[in-house]
Amino acid sequence: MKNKVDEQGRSPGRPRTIDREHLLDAAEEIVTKHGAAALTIDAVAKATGITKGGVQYAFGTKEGLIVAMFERWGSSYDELFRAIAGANPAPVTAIRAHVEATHRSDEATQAKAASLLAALIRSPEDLASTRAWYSSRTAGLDMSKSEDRRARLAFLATEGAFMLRFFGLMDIDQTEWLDMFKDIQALVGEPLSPPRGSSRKH
Amino acid sequence: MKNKVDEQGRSPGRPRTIDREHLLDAAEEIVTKHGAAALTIDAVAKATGITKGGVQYAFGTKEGLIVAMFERWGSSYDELFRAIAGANPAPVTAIRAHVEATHRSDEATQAKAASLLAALIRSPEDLASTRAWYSSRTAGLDMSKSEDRRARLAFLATEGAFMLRFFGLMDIDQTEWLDMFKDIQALVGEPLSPPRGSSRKH
DNA sequence: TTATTTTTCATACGTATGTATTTATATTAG
DNA sequence: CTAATATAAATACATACGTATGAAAAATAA
Repeated sequence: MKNKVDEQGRSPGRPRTIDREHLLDAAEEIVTKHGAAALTIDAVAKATGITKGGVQYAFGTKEGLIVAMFERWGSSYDELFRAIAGANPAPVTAIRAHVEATHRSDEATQAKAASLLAALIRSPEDLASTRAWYSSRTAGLDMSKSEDRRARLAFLATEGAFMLRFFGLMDIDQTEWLDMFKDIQALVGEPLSPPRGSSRKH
Repeated sequence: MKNKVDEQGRSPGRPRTIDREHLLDAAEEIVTKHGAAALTIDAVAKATGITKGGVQYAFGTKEGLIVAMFERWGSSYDELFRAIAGANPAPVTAIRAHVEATHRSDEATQAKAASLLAALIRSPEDLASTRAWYSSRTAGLDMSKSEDRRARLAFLATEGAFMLRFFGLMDIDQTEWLDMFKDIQALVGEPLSPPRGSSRKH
């Protein structure tokens, strides 16, 4: 992933020993387990056994930490989303892929919840990029088509289920989670068939 | 509402001048406009022109303030909910009423969002009462009935729309909001009539 | 009047947080 | 070896927060 020699061939200085991924794991766990208010530089440091200064060096500022949480979740989501939806999905297909991605990936949604919560604590002004992301999820839908309206409905239900569960507002076990998505997926047609054929149905 | 003579006939002491409702209004505005992190005793004091000590006296602690926010929203919601659903609504009717209550009341949902955000700051352990409230919203649904499954779907979509809009994650204007609820309501039939009725008042 | 009570204000204090700064460590270049 | 450099840790510091505390204000009661 990230190597000290990715810029130039030279690599003087003390070798990197702090694992950013590990810090981000800890940050996510703190938010999901103890609330967004518990996310402090010091808490991340203590959870990972390094010092406050080390965390500071790794991310610069707390904002940097939150941004990094977002970016990591974003890229893992994008990867999954593209694997499901392909390169340039039609609007409804994009929704279908979003539903499927949320449905499938527990870890990614956990990370999303932690990132969102951490960001929500801060001022709404910092949510511009998040708003843009959400807008892009539903872009291109044509509300004069009933299929597109069903897709929007599926999107709303997906986000509702996600937030209710991962913000800890409802106890939704895995069985119920899967059962909910049966109905949500029914709104957008069969579960997405991977980009190049190979339809998988239930 | 609250009078100084509601305990005993006697009423010594300086008369109450701090308006708790006004403080709660300010608290909600702070959360919705500047994020949950901005909700401090001092911010509420400054927004209302009284002193930090005054806010402290009115709510005891910050937790007390948040609880008061919740309670105020809860009672206003209950009032609206009961007005729509009646005394002992059947499970699906309760969902229908919840959808309708969320659909209608902008102010109440704004208050709900502020309360939820303020509570989400704190640790998940403090969310017990909120979880209980959400559970009661969907209590009694029978997932072997397709009508009940549609009701659950409507519930998820309602909460999704609510959070996306009032947490500031999506820009949803009033026109789009109403349009979304057309589809949500279609899932549970007409607001206060059997699934094929059509009378509706606003 | 004085005493009493309730509410509001003013101040102080302990703690926690984010960050700036400084110091220590470990590696490479020459 | 020494110098340079990147990384990590340690320390310091200003600020902000919640709350404890006590004084001041405004009413009633005697």
